[in-house]
Amino acid sequence: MPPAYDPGAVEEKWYGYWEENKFFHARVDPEKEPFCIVMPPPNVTGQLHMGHALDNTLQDILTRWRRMQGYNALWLPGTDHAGIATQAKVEEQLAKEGRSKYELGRDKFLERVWQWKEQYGGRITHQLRKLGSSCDWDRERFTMDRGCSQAVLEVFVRLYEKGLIYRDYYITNWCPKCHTTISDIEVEHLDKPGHFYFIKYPVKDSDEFLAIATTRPETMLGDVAVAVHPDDRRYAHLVGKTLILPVADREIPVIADEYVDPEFGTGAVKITPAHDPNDFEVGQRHSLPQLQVINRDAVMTEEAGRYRGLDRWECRRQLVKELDARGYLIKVDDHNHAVGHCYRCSTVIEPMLSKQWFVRMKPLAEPAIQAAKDGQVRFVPERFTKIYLNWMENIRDWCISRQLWWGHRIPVWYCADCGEVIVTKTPPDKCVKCGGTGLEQDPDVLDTWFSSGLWPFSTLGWPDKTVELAHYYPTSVLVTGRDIIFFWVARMIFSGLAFMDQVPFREVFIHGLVLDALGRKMSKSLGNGVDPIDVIESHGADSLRFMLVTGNTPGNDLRFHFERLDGARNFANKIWNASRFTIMNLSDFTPGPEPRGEVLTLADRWIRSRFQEVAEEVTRNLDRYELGEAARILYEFTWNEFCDWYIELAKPRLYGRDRDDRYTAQYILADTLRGTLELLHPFMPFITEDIWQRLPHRGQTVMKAPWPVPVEEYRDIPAEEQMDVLMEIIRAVRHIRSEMNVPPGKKADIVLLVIDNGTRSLVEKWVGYVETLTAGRVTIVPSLAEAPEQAAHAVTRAAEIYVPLKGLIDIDRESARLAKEVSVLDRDLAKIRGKLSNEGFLSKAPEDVVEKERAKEAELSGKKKAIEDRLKMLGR
RNA sequence: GGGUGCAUAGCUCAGGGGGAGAGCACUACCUUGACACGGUAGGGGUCGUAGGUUCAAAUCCUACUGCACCCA
Repeated sequence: MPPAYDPGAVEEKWYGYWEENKFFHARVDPEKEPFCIVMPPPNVTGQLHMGHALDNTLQDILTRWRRMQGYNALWLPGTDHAGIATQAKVEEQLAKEGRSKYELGRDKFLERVWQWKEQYGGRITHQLRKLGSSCDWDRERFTMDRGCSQAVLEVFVRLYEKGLIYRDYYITNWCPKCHTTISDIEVEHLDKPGHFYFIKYPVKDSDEFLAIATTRPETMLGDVAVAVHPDDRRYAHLVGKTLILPVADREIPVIADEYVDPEFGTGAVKITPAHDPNDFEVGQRHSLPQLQVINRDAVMTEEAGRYRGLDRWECRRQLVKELDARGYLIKVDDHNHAVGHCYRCSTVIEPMLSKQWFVRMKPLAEPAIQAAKDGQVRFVPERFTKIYLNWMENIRDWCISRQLWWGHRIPVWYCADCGEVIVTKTPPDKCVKCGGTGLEQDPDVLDTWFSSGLWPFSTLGWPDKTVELAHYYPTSVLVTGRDIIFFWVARMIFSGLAFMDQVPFREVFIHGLVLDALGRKMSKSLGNGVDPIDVIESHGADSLRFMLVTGNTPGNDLRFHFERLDGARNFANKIWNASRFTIMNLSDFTPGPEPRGEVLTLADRWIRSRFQEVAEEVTRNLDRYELGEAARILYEFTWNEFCDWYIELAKPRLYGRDRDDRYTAQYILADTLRGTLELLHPFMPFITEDIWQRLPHRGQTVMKAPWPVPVEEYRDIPAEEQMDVLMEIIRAVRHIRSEMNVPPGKKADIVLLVIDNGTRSLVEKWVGYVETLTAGRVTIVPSLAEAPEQAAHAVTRAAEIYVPLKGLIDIDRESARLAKEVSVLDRDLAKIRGKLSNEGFLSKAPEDVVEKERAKEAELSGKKKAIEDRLKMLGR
């Protein structure tokens, strides 16, 4: 084995081995308890980013862990057709050829997109493999494959038949660049510095003016009224009067509506139903006309009169100038406000009137609210329940039609002859009403999230009644980022309830975002993204995974620091070398009978006992989704206990002449290491497999090794306490050596004064530990007639330590060191004695806490006395 | 405007009612036959501020300040 771990070769080798042997494949087995995760499908033509890396690492850890625990574990992968993003990419490609999708026509264009999908669709799944994802590739799905498309048709038709899908002329968010409507949650509100324009609207046949305030003056060309609050005394006399709209010179009414906030602006609001969602609703309440002054390219329409043909921003500039020149502009204030942007292209959204398809949300949301409230679906961390509920309870109808070509085409046909609307899964050849053949399918496609909302059951075979669906639905847990709770999680929940009568997953494990080192979101425009594939190539997939999962708590964001990545790589290397040591010393080892009883050394009993606790703690933390905590426990056990102590103490036994003792050491070493690798496997699948295969083992792969379960019989509290005693002595001696600048190579004489007989026999039995780990020669005595003057001194719970250092001791320095110890002890003692003299503490604190304080007091005061005696002896 | 999270060592972050933790960085020593991607020892924090609950608060509660995010 090479002295440093080289992930490159190892990773490819083992992933191939796993995949070829179908270890990821889950067969339905009614005898075994199912565990199922459906992968949040990444964009089929996208590439892996850190968010994916985190999300899939977490899923893989859970899946590998449950699989080892014996569950029938299925992690179902797949990709998403990502309507806008994919279509935009292909359009870009066409543009480079100097062509447009219109030139090609719909069918040819779609052929191109499918070609693109074939070409790039494998990229991200290939990258997921590099990460080590143990998903069942035999069951890989795509939101536009036949099954998923069938599910989409089924759902659309059923919802339509239930009256939950309708088509309406409505105001929606229009992206002038993507040329499609987008849903409310696809709009990103960004605070932008802007202006608040105060404009006078003259009252007809009067000298009076009504002042309004707006952030979008260009929309005034489409104003059809001005609204004030019904209780607003300032304007009560104007309600019902007519205003003359400046510039346009149209007459518009003053109306009263509760929607108006009298405190905001002037308390009078211009109403533009065609270009503002709130105004739209006001307009409906008051039966106002809808005047469209901005078109789909965000250019002013004919209705804008002189301003027609101008871009919306240019129109604003010129119009404000005119208002000012003609005396209508009162003032312009600076004003920061949230402006809606397209989440895909960041263009400012234009609220636009158009005919669209909607899902009626209220009836669907109700059971979805109930499900979260009574725990059918549980969020981890819990606080996300509130965020989910808040959104669900205030939900608005969902606009599902998109003016795109790439996606699930809406299964609706219109009869040219009689106008009949036909909603059906199979394309009709004639009108069901008039028999006419002039049928035309709705040109729009469905929102991508419409199909991904069905993902947990469409991928398991729905609408067919498959065995997979019966076995794995509801799935166990959904793992996803907190940024798509609304987009996706919510939609899966109400869809699942609507079509499966059960929640799609019992738990939702939410994680944060991966930020850059400065705490900024990683984004293409900032160029601050770190490519997981680069990281895997430089540091290995295991290091990336370990780094992503540690030092982080569920739901919180995580900053990406290369230093932490180095730390994870160093840990992998530490594992590698501990294993290298073990394997090098196992050449003549074949596992035979388990060593029992007296042949076990204290260190053997200790490490084995500690391992049981670690197995228990790791499992407990995985159970509560504290993956970072589980990883931390393994890190500390491996490094600080197994490597730093157990391996060091095993060395003399491995090199010694006692064959039985060597065998015992080999046995415990191999056993503990193998167990540790098994616990580490879900986190670091590659390195653990590579080493596990080199150790004595049973089975084809660590992936299918049984998850370590704590063995009560191996728990050994006395051994742990005794090891503590010895470790404390060893640390104290090392401390002295270091303080006194004793060269590491030099053997030092050590005198241990151990008064208690039981403790003394313990220390006598395992004195070798002290000698090995301190490079010392130890003498143990029950009493000291005369303590050596030329010696450094320390006190532990069990022993007083003297390290004679003839000629090396500076009495002044040693005294000063001891005096400092005393002052530290005094400080601690004062705190403890304060507690112990507190009546309330003694009567109200639990007994074991009081007892602990008493014991501590005794220990520290004993220690203090010993040091003071020593100081006295040194003549201070 | 409403909501959520965060504030702990120089940096990044765990922890969470009874002795302040880790990694990195820092200091000193060490090329010891697993590992310098290493070892040993060490320095460093009134746990954001102010109240409250409690025998006991970094931890629970309230308010405030600052930062981040979400929603309107």
